[in-house]
This record gives sequence, C-alpha cells and structure tokens, in this order.
Amino acid sequence: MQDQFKRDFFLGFIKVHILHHARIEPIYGKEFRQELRRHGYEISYGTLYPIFHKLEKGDYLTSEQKNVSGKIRKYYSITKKGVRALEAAKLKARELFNELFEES
Amino acid sequence: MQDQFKRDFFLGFIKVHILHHARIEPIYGKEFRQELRRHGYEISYGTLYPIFHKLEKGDYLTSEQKNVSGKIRKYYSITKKGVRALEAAKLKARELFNELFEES
DNA sequence: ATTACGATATCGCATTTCGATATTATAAAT
DNA sequence: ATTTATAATATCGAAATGCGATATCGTAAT
Repeated sequence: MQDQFKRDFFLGFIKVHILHHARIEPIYGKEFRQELRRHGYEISYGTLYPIFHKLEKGDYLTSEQKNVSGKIRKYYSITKKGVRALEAAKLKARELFNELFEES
Repeated sequence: MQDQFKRDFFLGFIKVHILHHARIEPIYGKEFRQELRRHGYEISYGTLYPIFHKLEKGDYLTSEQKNVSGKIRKYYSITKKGVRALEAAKLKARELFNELFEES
C-alpha cells in the first residue's frame, strides 16, 4: 500500500486516536507522534501541530503548557465537546468495523 | 458534532467503504452516495467522483460503463491491488476498534 | 552571554475538498 | 429527425488541508 493512500485512509483514524488518547491523559505533540509511529502511523509535525491547533480552536481540546526540565511542552486534554465528538466517532468506528467484518 | 469535523474524521472511513463495497459488487457514484447517506455519511459529488478517479488511476478500482435505460453509469470494481489495500485498511480498522473499545 | 536542545510553530507549494455548474448520452416526445 | 427531459458523470474556482523543511521558542547548562 502506497504512502499516498495510507494517508488518505488513515488520517481520520489518527484524529480519532488523538481524541481517544487525550481523554485518557494529557498528550503532547512529539511523544504522541512517536506513539503513533509505534502503531504504524506516519504523520509529520507540519500536519500534526496544525491539527492540534484546529481541534483546540474548535474547543475539542484544551491545552496547558508545562516546563519539563527546561523544555516547554504543550499538553492537550479533551473537552466536553471533544468527548461528545469522540463518542460519535466511536459509534461510526463500530459501524465500520461491523460492516467490514460481518459474516456474509 | 459539526460538519467540518465529521468530514475530517470520516472521509477516510468513506474511502474504506468504497473499497469494501466495490469488492462485494460493482458500484456507481450516485447510488453509492445515497447508500452512504443512509449510513449517515455526507459527501458531495465534487468530492466523490474525483476519489473514484484517483482510485482508478492508482489501480485500486477499475471501471466499466453501462447503459441503463438510456443513462450511462460507470460501475467500479475492485482490483487485486485494491483488495490488498482493503485488507491493510481492515487490519488498521480492527486495531482502531480494539483500542477504542478495550476494557480499561 | 552563549550554547545546546527538546519541542512547538510556521512557510511555501502541492493536493484535496467543496458546492455549483457544465457536460454527456440516450430515450421519449413531438 | 429534431427537440426535450433526465440520470449520471465531470469539472470549475476558491478555500482548506497536508507536507517536508526550516525557523522559532524557552530554559538550563556552560
């Protein structure tokens, strides 16, 4: 599968992952990107950070800066609106799963 | 959930749906769009048709025109390469599902 | 002061997405 | 035979998104 289509198919998956993880615990860009790579997803910072910004602007995430041994990290947590969006996404993900894997 | 984010999250889901359905039987644009609407996905023709074209160009789909009572329909079927991409996507969808719904 | 460095932010270009509009092909009507 | 109607596909221009590369930030150590 070529990279071009990987992105096409999976960027949405990645966005759901963001909300899901940000609900469990605050996440920040660099570590989250590495987490994604461990799961086989490639995303550049030029894509990831603007997604964070957009999700924060849309009030799906909220951020808080922390100084970790002299380096600034921006931790994102999910908002109530984000939780609602995540639940809607989970519903759709479940439907997709059922359809893809139903016996036929 | 606002439309803007619906699209962000679900356009990839839609692309997986396309491959999945095109594997089961040949699909064509207008009917497939209505099928998607029944499942709660909104996509315009200005988005859908170029996706078909791109998937065909990338050899994930192949098309055949048919005359149905005077109207031309372009039926798309999946290719071998498309099947491989679909299987990869199903794997990822399963992983996403497992992560979203795992007990914690 | 300067350097080092983890981390975030932004740039310019290419591609994608969108609603709206145009085009195509044929059957039915005249 | 020409016109009209219509299902369906194709394409347009503008806006948004995605990308790799590069720049910037903030602080601690030197």
